[in-house]
Amino acid sequence: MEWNLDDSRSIWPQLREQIMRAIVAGEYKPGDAFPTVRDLAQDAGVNRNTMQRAMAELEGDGLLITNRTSGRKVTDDQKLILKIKEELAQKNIENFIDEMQSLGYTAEEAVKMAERVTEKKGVNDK
Amino acid sequence: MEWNLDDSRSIWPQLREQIMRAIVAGEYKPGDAFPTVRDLAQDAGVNRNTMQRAMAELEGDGLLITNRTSGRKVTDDQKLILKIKEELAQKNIENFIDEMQSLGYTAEEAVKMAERVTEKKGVNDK
Amino acid sequence: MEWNLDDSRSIWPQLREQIMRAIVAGEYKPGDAFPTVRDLAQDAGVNRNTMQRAMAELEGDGLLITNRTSGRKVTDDQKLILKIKEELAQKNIENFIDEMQSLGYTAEEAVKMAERVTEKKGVNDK
Amino acid sequence: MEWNLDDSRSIWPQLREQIMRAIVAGEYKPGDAFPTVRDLAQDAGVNRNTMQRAMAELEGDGLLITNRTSGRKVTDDQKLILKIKEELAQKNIENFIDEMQSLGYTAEEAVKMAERVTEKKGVNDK
DNA sequence: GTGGTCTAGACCACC
DNA sequence: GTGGTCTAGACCACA
Repeated sequence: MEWNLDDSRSIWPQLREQIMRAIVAGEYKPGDAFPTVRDLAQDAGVNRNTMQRAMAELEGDGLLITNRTSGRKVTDDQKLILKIKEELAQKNIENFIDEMQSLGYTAEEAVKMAERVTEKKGVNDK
Repeated sequence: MEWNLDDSRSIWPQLREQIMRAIVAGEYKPGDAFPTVRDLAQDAGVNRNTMQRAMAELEGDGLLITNRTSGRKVTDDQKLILKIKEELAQKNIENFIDEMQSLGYTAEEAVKMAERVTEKKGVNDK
Repeated sequence: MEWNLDDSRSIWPQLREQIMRAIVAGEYKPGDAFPTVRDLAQDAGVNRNTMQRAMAELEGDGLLITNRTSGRKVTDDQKLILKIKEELAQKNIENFIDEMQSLGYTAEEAVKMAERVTEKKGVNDK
Repeated sequence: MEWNLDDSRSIWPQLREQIMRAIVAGEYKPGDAFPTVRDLAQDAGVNRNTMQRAMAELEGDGLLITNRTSGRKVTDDQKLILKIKEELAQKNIENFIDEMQSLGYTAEEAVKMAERVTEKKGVNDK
């Protein structure tokens, strides 16, 4: 997993968001075993406690299930995963349009500009 | 001006961003006189030092000009304003698409979903 | 037997308490043969060592007797069972009243509220 | 405030519960300023981080309001406080009756025994 | 001074 | 080995 941490915000919410995205994107499948806190922490280059905090939040979100002795797994609840995915998408879209409007564009302009960008650059690779 | 501050990040960059957006959106016109730090700080509910920091950054960006005798004003450089506006728009768009991709959508899907949202809800009002 | 285990405390004391309650409630009769550690552990979904620890404590309490040849049985000492039952009841009552007082109720109010609950809901079934 | 910590459970939930009880019992009034994390931690004899965790949970419960620079205060929402108080009382009562039933008493017997205890000992002092 | 976060290192219970 | 917790000590942003 690729980590992308921004010094200007707290780390644990960023870990939470990025893991959440990885799960809803299917990078970790429903029911799959999940890496240990220690491993993830090392991978992300953060302290174990920091990663632990993110995992605890994700458990609160219902995305991870903890078995105190045998590790964690991704929830089996595919409906929940889909629901969260759609909520995140919705928020992203609204946020995008809001920000474009705050720059002085209309929603239609914003969408058209995004369209042009995807067409030109073929941003869908990667 | 409407302030929207998030406790989980430093305040001054948020002030800077929001004022920057207000300028490029034309809420403050090129050459216009700018409110005092004192007034803005009170309006935003932040400490004067914090607002001062944001203003200093905006001067560094070239958007605000301090005139020792007559206070602050918005730059006359319309080209600069336009350039910043387009850069911000570009960043917003790329950021939007990146995040949608991290959720598992393609860039095309992302744009289509945004299109649908603007059509349905008539989000173009403000 | 129904097990009700709470991850946030050590497991063996909970096993001990719940078996103890089952014995004083008469679910296991004085002198009766007792299930094997293996079976109980499987039933409760815990490790055998954990259940073993609970059994050892219950022997220390005098409630269980190990007979090298014939396995474990519940004690014949009905007086002991009754004494423990009354002690547990006493502790429960005191604990209940203490907690209600810590919420700001008097002991009388606490009892009255409990009375109302039992009357309304007919909680005496099980 | 009197702290009563039990080694066999995690500390932070106990801190949370005890502070919660103090608030619903009116020991801290709605709208009142709340002691600093540092002071409370020292008073309870725990690390600042541990107390911080408890405070964060209480903020999540809506009982405490945090102002990042000027400290915390108890919520003004008296209805919320009352609601939580009643929920806690309800849980206490149900828990009490459940435990008495698990010992082999009926709900009525449980209530009567509690009644007798309060009458005899005048437990309402303290 | 306030709250918030992060790290490093330790210990625990369970398997 | 796993997850969970606690401590001690440090740093940051804000007022």
